[in-house]
Amino acid sequence: MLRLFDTAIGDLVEITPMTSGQFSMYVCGPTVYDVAHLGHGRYALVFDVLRRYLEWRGLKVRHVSNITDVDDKILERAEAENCSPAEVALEFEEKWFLTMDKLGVLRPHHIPHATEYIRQMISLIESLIKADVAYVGEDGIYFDTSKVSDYGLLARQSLDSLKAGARIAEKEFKRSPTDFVLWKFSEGSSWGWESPWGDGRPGWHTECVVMSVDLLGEEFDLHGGGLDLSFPHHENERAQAAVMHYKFSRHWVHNGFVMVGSEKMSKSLSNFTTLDELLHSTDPRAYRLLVVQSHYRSPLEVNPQTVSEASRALARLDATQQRVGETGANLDEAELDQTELAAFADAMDNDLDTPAATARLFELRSRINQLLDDGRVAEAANSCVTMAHLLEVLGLDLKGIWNGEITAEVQGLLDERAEARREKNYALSDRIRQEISALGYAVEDTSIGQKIKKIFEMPE
RNA sequence: GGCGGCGUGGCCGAGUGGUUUAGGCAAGGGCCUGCAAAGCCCUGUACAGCGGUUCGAUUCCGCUCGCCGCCUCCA
Repeated sequence: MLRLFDTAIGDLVEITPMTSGQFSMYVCGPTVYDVAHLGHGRYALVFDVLRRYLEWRGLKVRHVSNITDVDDKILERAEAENCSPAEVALEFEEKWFLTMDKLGVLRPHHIPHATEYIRQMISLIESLIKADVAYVGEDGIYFDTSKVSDYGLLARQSLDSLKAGARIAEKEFKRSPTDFVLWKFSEGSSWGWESPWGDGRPGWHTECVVMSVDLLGEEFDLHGGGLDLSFPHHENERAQAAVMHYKFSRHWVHNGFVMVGSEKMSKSLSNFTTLDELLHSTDPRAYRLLVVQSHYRSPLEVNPQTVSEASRALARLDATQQRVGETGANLDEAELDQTELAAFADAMDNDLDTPAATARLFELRSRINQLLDDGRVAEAANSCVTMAHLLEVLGLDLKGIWNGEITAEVQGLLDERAEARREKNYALSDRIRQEISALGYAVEDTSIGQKIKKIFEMPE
């Protein structure tokens, strides 16, 4: 059975679905005020892999991930660009999904938008006021964190400890530095919704409570996101849910950061690379491979070198599949290797140990080549189909077997080169090889003559 | 200041109380080759430092040093 590290427990726990055969997960999505960077890509890939794995294990997964389209940053950007917040949100939501598609991230089954839930949020805040855990401050309605006995659970700190650690200049009206805003008064901004407390907009921490409960119920299996969401965002969600007596999420899972020279990649540090910048020159699968080659909770170093290493490793996986394809083996009739499947599942069950799982797949790749060297084609075909099958569980689709189709121009060059080689005119042969390479193909000389390969092209 | 995490071979990055290697990339040697490429084989005496527990620790405990994260918006 799957074990995952639960932030609320601080240890590995067995994940037993609430309803047998099903799995409900809520993953905090992006605030759409700018394009996504590598860090966003990592969380999206991590939870995409989790979902794919659970589905592969036969669970019916319900995956919900929101779009935060109400936020001060959206408002700031709209003002700066002289357009409406809705336009900003729409623009970056569209860009978000285009990028996620490139990464091969499966669309969540439900994609709730905060703006669609204003009424429910107001209703929740009313309930919190009625329960005497919210109070009116100068600029909004605040949640009184002292009313939740175990506040600080996800930070693994007590309320007192968190208070002591507060280092931001506090608004005087707040009862505790940890209290957070549920509803912000408009204060002159035109952006807002009517509420019992006047025009305004909801605070960030309320939307996910309302949307997750609406779509998944008052109790669901897993709530996830980047490690920086564990506190205060997720803790604040949990606090509201606790007051409402929701059982809420059974498990909390957080992924580690993308690092740049041992610093967290973030907007504020201006050390980020956008996903589109990366994917412009890199196979999206290479980033996915890089992500799964490290453990989801570990910091992950991403730089041009680590990316190109992953690209190279990926190319070798593609090449091995191609090599099997060229034997003419019938891959449709090949059988999955049950031992490999079980070993893969074992690794994944161990807190989603994708590094171990991929290491095994690379070993399998090596074995396939050995089998081919030995002429054991049928066994190689079985292993190859197994490898491709398991890579798919990680969301990595191999390039597919190329049928060897080439243009007349390339064929002409190949013929010319064969002739040159017969005449041992290697200078000409090498020159033609370069020409062919410029056309997007690689020529290799083997014992049975020239072999042509297609060089992978960047997706547009 | 409070809390938490990390320090593994050239780089990235897993893992474990003990005969045998994570894996990837790079490097060196070999097979093959006109060269190259691909593939295969071989090689590198890794676990921050200092103590402790233990028959035995990189792997558990303590301390020291270094790095990082959260405590503010953040994936």
